[in-house]
Amino acid sequence: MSVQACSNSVFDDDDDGPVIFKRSSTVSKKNKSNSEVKKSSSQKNDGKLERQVPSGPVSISQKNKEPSPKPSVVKSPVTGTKASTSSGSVSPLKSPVTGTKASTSGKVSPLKSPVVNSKASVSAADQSKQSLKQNISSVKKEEKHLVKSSAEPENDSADSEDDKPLSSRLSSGLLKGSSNNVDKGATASPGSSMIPKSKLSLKRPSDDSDDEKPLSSKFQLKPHTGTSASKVSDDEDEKPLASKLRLNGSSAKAAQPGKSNMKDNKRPLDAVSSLGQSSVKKPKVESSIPTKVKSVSVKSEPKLEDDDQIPIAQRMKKAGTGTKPLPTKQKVTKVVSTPPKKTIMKTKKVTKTSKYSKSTKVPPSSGEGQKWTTLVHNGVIFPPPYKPHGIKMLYKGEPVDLTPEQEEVATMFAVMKDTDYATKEKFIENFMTDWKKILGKNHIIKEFKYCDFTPIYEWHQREKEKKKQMTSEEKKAFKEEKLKQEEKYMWAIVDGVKEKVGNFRVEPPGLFRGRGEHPKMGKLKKRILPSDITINIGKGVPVPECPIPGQSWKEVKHDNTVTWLAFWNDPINPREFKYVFLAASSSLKGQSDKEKYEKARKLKDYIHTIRVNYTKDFTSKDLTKRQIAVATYLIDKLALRAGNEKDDDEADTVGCCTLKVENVNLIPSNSLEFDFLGKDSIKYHNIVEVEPPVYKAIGQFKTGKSDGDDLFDKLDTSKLNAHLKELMPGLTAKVFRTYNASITLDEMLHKETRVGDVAEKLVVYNSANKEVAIICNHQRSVSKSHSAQMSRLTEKINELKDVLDGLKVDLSRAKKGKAPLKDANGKPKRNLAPEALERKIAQTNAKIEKMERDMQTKEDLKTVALGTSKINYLDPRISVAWCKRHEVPIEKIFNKSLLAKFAWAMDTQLLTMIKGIPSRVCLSSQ
DNA sequence: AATAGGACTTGCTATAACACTC
DNA sequence: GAGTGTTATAGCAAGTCCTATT
Repeated sequence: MSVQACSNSVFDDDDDGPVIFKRSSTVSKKNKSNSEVKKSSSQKNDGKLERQVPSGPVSISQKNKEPSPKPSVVKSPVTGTKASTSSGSVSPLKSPVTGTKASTSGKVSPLKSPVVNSKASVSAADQSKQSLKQNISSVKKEEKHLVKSSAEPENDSADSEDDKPLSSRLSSGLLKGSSNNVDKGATASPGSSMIPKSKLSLKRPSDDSDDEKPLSSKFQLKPHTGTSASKVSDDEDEKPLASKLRLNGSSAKAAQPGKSNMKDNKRPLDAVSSLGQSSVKKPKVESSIPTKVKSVSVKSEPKLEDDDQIPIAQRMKKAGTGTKPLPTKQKVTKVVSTPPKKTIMKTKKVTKTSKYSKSTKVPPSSGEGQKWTTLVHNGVIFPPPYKPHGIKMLYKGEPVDLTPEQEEVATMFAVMKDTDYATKEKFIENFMTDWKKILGKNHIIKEFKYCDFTPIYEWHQREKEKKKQMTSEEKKAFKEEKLKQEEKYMWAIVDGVKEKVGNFRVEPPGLFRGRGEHPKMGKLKKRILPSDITINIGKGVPVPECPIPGQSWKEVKHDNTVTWLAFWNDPINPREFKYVFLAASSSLKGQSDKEKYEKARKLKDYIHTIRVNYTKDFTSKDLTKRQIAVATYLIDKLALRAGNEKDDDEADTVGCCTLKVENVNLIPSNSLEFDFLGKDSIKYHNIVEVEPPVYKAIGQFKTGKSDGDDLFDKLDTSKLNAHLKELMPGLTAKVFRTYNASITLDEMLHKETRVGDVAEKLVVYNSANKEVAIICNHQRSVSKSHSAQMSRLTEKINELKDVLDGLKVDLSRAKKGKAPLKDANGKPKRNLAPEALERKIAQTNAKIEKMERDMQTKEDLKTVALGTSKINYLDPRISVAWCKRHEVPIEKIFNKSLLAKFAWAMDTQLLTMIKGIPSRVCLSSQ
């Protein structure tokens, strides 16, 4: 990557405008209509109403808010112009591309990047630093520039590019300019502007974290580098989606100012409302479902900026150096053995070969899809066998004798007594069905209603208590013993480098905890045995010994085109697998993470054209084209997920392509209200102002259909992604989420960071993080102790206010030369000078203000999960560069595991340090 | 073209590990 | 130093997106 110095964002300027470009229109026509009605809609049904309420105006801000009252459209949308009010935050976006757009300016971004690679990647950041020095020398960098015109995105061919290591790429932005660009510049929409900022409170930074680095072992990573070649990019601009921001949160949030919040909790309540949701499935929490509403106007236009940086990543592996991986291995491919097959047979597929061709996944550099050359590990560790406790549960009030197998399942249920699952009808039904199979036909236990698991539950509570009461020495010894047993399974050696294994523990048996209204919740997840497990390991190295005497693995493969070390079929859904992968800190995962962010950066070069094209297709006569255009717009603006089809034996949730008619309501004059259950049955409720043509198109898509019919009946994720790939090599729906999340962070950090202390800067970072979380609808349930914590804070604040009042009285008396009054206990207080009292008053005031701020932050974030976006969507190079530039310790942003996971991105910092290169990262690479 | 299979990534929650308060 | 609040991790469910088959 390149680093750029940009201090400013280069991009900022950009605009987005519509451009004209071409977009391929290929749309497919075809399609059948789907009929699908399949699942009926359930979801929504009712839902809407209810929840709406809450949403209110506020909306935005609160995002979650629950109840917003206002539903009315009004609120939300900000009007065209900017946005809204938001109080807080957000900003609206502008329109984007509208038809016209403007154009203008093109932007260029320049960039380039030098690359550097070093081998060293260290694992931990720290390490990195230290080692840096050493490595430095070794580092190599390269730069290249490429250029490519954006205009045409190349197709696949291009892909290669992506793969390439950043380094290779350069920005070319400048150059490019041309071509298409014409447009490029434009855009910016007039009003647009970006995002809003948020004001909101953030959480405080807490901070902490430690760091330390992990193991390190990793140093070397893989080499892959890509080849160079790349194309290039152009410039462009694109704005970010900031817009989105608004959506979700932004405006909304802003709007709401605070307080209101308190009321509800997001999830919960709403949920209720949601009830409506359809029939079947319900939201996850039942009662609690959050709602989030946000209103925002969306418009398009984002902007971006940034700079780049360099990543590194490239690590070398031993062998190879630079760029390509070792050739030798290539052949390895053959080594590969087949992949798992399922029921089917296992023919092996030699096919993999094909992969190389296109799959984006395959790093170019690596030979066809090859992920490793040598792989050594010790397999997996199994949970200990069940130890019967002998506690008898009651049936019709009488103790019942159970065999260990029967008791084991009864205990699984008993232990869940405190969870919501224990009272769910479906859960109980599925549990009883599976348990009865183990009890046998003639068992005395027939009906759940006569079962009393209390004795077992109480035994379990006692066991937990006992564990808690262990002395710290006992706990420590216990831990050490466990570590000793697991140590050998914790590591794998990949291409000679010791890497941490992620989930080396086989999942223990239990009752399935499906989210939302999962039809299979409560079913027994049977114990996994060695004979269920397929091991993948390098050829010629010792096969892990089966840990259970007398048993053996189901199969042992040597497939170096995949990254899993082992897998077994999911006992709940036998057609699916559970894999054992390396940990997030491994170079294999890091490489793929980097590729993901590089793809998002690349989208920056295409986004303008893509927006112009879909804007143009909002009014296409071809229905399929129109649906693709609107769906792409929603994915871009609202950060919706693609929405694959789901089976009937899964919770009834939807994504963009699977939205039902009932999930989107028209609110004149051009706002849309979205209300559905998304991934993990998390409620998505948002009122957004959209481009008039989109409003009109949605109305057309709804016409003549029932609530449960598919809104986008001519579309599914395959068609949508196939279309996106025509616009940019490797582009899929989820790339928009990564792109918009990262660009939003980058923009907000760039615009809002001010001179100040670290704490103030962290507030800005967390604010940006929150904005992204809202955009992506990352929610969390309100902690059980939330209201108690708030009350406690309120109490403390009131106490301070009393103290303040006393100080004021004392001050007044002191000024008159009188002694202070006695304290609450009747004891005399120290006689302080007026100046001293004034100082104390100021301190107390500051303390109160801080507490009130913290309280507001806590309230605002009670249903917002910041971690998910930080882990999966925010390009760590942006954070690293920002920390570097603003002198914020990276440990304040990334905890130990994130430092390890993003070791590949730390080089940026290094590089910067070494060369004095600046820092902002540019999303777009070139 | 639709479906199945397969390999990963994403995402929420429970729990462990700390940090803090009284 | 226990109880409690907070943050980091583990755990595992639920998506995405490709490729292979039917």
